[in-house]
Amino acid sequence: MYDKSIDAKWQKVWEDKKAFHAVTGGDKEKFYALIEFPYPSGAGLHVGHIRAFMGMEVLSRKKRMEGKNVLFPIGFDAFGLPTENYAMKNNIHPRIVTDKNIAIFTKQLKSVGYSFDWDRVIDTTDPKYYKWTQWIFLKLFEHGLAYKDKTYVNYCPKCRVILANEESQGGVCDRCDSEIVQMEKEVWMLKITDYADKLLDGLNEVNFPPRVRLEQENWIGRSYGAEIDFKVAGKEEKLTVYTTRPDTIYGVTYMALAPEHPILDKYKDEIKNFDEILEYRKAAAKKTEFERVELAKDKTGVKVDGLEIVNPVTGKVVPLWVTDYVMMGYGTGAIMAVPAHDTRDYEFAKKFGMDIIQVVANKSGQEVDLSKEAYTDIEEGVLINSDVINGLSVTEAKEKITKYLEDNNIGKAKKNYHMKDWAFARQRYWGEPVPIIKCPHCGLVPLKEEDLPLELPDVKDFIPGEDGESPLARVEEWVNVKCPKCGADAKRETDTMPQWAGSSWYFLRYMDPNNDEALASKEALNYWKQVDCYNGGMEHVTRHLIYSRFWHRFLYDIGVVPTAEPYARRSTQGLILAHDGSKMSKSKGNVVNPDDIVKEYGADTLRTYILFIGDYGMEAPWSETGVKGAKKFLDRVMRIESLVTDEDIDSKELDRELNVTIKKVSEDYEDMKYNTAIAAMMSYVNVLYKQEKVSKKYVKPLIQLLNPIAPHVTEELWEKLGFEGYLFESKWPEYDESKLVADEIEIPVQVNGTVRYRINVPSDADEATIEEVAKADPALANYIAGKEIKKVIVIKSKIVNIVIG
RNA sequence: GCGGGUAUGGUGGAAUUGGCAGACACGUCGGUCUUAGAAGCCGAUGCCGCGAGGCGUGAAGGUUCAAGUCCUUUUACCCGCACCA
Repeated sequence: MYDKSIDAKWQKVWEDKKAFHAVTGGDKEKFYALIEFPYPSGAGLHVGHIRAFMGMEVLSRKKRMEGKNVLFPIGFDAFGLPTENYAMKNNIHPRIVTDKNIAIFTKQLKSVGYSFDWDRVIDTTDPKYYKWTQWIFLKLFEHGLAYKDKTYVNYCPKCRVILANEESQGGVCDRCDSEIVQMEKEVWMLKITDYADKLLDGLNEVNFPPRVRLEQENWIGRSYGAEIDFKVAGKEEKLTVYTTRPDTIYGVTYMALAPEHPILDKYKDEIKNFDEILEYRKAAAKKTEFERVELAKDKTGVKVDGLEIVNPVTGKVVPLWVTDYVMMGYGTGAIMAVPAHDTRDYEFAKKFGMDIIQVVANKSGQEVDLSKEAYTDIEEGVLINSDVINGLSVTEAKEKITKYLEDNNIGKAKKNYHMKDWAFARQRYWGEPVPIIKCPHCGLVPLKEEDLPLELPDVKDFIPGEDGESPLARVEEWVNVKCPKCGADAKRETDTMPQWAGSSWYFLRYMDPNNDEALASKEALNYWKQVDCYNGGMEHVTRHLIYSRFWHRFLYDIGVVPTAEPYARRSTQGLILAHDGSKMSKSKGNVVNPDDIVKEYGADTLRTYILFIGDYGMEAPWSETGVKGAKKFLDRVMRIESLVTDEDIDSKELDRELNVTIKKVSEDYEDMKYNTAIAAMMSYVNVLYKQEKVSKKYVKPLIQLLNPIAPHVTEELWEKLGFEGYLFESKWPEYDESKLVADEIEIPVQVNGTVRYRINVPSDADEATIEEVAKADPALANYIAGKEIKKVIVIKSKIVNIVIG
């Protein structure tokens, strides 16, 4: 039986021996396995964490036994809103809340028996850590990648913070699901768009699952097109638009502006209906993102009375409209409308009675019926109604027109991205202070490196201000400083960094967690280089994963780190659902607490079950009976002891089964197919149980194979059977290729595709022999019944199919 | 709207390049042990059929000696993005 009291016994041994402590340097090959470090919330560890961490846990334990120098660290991503909100509600300082939660997480994680290196624990809220987060910020500032700008930002009224695009996906706040509103505010931004190409192209250098890669590609959203300058009729003023289809320029029948477009303000005196436009602008601003999309079906807009636009290619004058289906945040905030080939332009043109001119046709050059809908199948086709580019293919037309625009200085080829710059500011207390001083004479002045860390002031009142003002703004003795450049009275920046700051580089700090001279020593960075295997959730693909790749590539560009990409391989674990297939949630009360499972069934039961539950990357429902099944298996493993004999009994069957199992399990672990690895070990255990007595040599490798998943049980059994030393120090078993196949194998014989009987042949029998045996079998006569054999297909050591007719 | 994924027994899930569908486990049934129960151990278990046999991987077609796997069409659910110019 697996008695759960052995958990603590072995955990103490590992701790006392520092069994999993990684030392930088040495002759061994290094292996760096990383899990997304947890946010220490008051809710404690979740079964989802267990699954997320187990993948790398198994690989780490296996690699150590294979003789590698393994770095498998743990830490805490502890800045952030939930802690701060809890602190405010209960009037406790977030520092105290954080320390308490970290202590709880640590205890929980240790009770599961993870082989983390507990000497490298990091906490992003520790000034010794965030000194370097601030240092990286200063480097970004120095290189022009951190800037302050007044723009439209996403604001969550409930959390009272500005959110980055990545944190407000779907128009709702990541944290509280409230609808976000657009707000014009001056905030810190990081120029992640400068790295858009590098982030895209870097995906070719790494091994990421296809869906992870695809989501990042879509999020960055690179498109190729052209910027074209249209002239305002009768003026020198240019209106620049972005289009991916410059070839359709002959189909332009009107122009459209985002409501916030600055050209409107510039010519307000000449726009006769400027009041009406202001009204429309106000209405658009009031709509949430959600409403703006939902009401998309019904296009609205206002014609600009007083300005008209000239098509630079055709010279044709077209009207100018303002509409909220054009966004200020993408392209130039202005578009050339081609109703014939764009559904949005089509709807708008129909509603407001504008011309619709087809300019792309299928190969035959036929015009299509445009009375009902736009013709959007224009990836390929031939240009019509387009003067000099008539008859050209879409590709040729794009090239020719772009060249024309460039030659005549009225436009240029242009790449665009959907990704926006990263709004890098939180109007909250519990975050890294931005190390910048605002001087009335010198502007934004960075702190000197030797003045880092800039610590958070110890205050009692950290409730955020009403209109997007940080609580730090009220701490006068902290805010008011002298300018480091000119000595004048100045103020500190009072916004703090978003939660994603600390997690954007933490994997580097693990390499050298106590260094006060640098974020990590050159020696450590050059030794550990890159994370070999990084597991985490899909929800971070367009957040943390993209942010940290950006920071790492920046650090690479300025010579701080030795590799361009931080993670060589990425894997993702599937969600654990409640038993009924719904999502686990606090409000539904269907959350499984890992502590309960550990207490009732032991840590190894939890570990085994959570990996046996299904394909590691797929979601799977929790099942209490499944947990019991895992316990039953571990009990069976422990009871193997009663079968074991010191005698040396050879068994051809066991030789084969054992070697097949070693091969299967070793390979499955590498592919993160833990469920089938466990199934293979279960099968082997079933075979062992069929024996009267089993020699130790058939049990020892099994214990080793199972160790990464069930380390307590296997270490205990290892000791009971009297094997030398500690199991965690033993060498990973290898399989003998020659023992994988039996002398004789059974092959199914199909008649017309249906299996009818089986034959036994030597495992190395060739096709001709197999065919002969199959045909000679008396069972065949039943199926032939006067018909003749037309064909026989033999797949060596697999199958025979006899076609009759 | 666009992009991606999933669908296999009563249940969770296996299945390499197209080569025995249902490994492994849960559940159920039976046996054994026991005064009895629990646990353990052993066995059976896709569906229909007494049987021979037939049917069977969301649905409908197709390719092939052979299809869960490839092709075409289609349905349901899940995830991501979304007036992307």
